[in-house]
Amino acid sequence: MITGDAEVSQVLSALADPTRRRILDALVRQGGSTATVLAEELPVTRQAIVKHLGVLARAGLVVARREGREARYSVVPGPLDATARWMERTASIWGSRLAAIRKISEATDRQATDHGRNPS
Amino acid sequence: MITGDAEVSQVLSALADPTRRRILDALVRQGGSTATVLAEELPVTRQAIVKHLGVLARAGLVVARREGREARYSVVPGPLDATARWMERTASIWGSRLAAIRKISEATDRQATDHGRNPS
DNA sequence: ATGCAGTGCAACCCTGAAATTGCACCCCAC
DNA sequence: GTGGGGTGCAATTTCAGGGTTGCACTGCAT
Repeated sequence: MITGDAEVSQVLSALADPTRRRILDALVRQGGSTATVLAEELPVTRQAIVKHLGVLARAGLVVARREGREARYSVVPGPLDATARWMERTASIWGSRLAAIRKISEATDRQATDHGRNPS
Repeated sequence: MITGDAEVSQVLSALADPTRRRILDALVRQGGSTATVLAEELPVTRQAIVKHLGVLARAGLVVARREGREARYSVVPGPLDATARWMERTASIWGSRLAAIRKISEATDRQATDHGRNPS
């Protein structure tokens, strides 16, 4: 079943946005950061960052933790890893499926072009 | 660099849509198909299918080939495989990065809480 | 207690994506 | 050549997503 559940869907659409990928990148480099700091580095408003972090959090790629008056966000590697494995599995299925199809169509071609003996 | 180039971006956003994943699934199962046939199986119009196929084609996940009066679409496994590897690589980077961060923060904690000898 | 940094919430544009409908075009079959 | 199955193109509608601005709230520091 390639139509993975909503989890995969959320991770994929979260990762599909370039700004969100940059946020994750900065987040990993800095080992966790806040929306305000990220807004200084990226070409968007803090509010935009906050929204993106919300999306990433709903996808499980990020967790928020209050520290005093600031909200520190950190990356959670789990979902990305799981999605990577799902992709790998899917790619493998495609591969074998396509190989099988190729063999069938080869056989069909052989039959259609009437190699071997001729019928009746 | 987690901010992969536009190719990764296209594959991810193409894969982010559930309908598109179902199309790819059906396409693999049937070993190539046409928009009209897919429209019978999926709960959307043929035109919607065509548009989705266009997106998938731009992402390189699918190729179209005319056969007489019909347009047959087939899956191309390459981009998915490449994206899977990119994800794997990224996950690995995250892993090592986060491990390093953890070590640093442990060291910082040790220093902050003043274990070991006391300074001055 | 007051000032200010850091967040959170809400309302608001605007673009683009998903889907539908309608019609014109091409190609095989008869 | 004529009919119908299969595509392709175009206009339209709807709606979620990315982005901004403005303001109210919380909490450390002086």
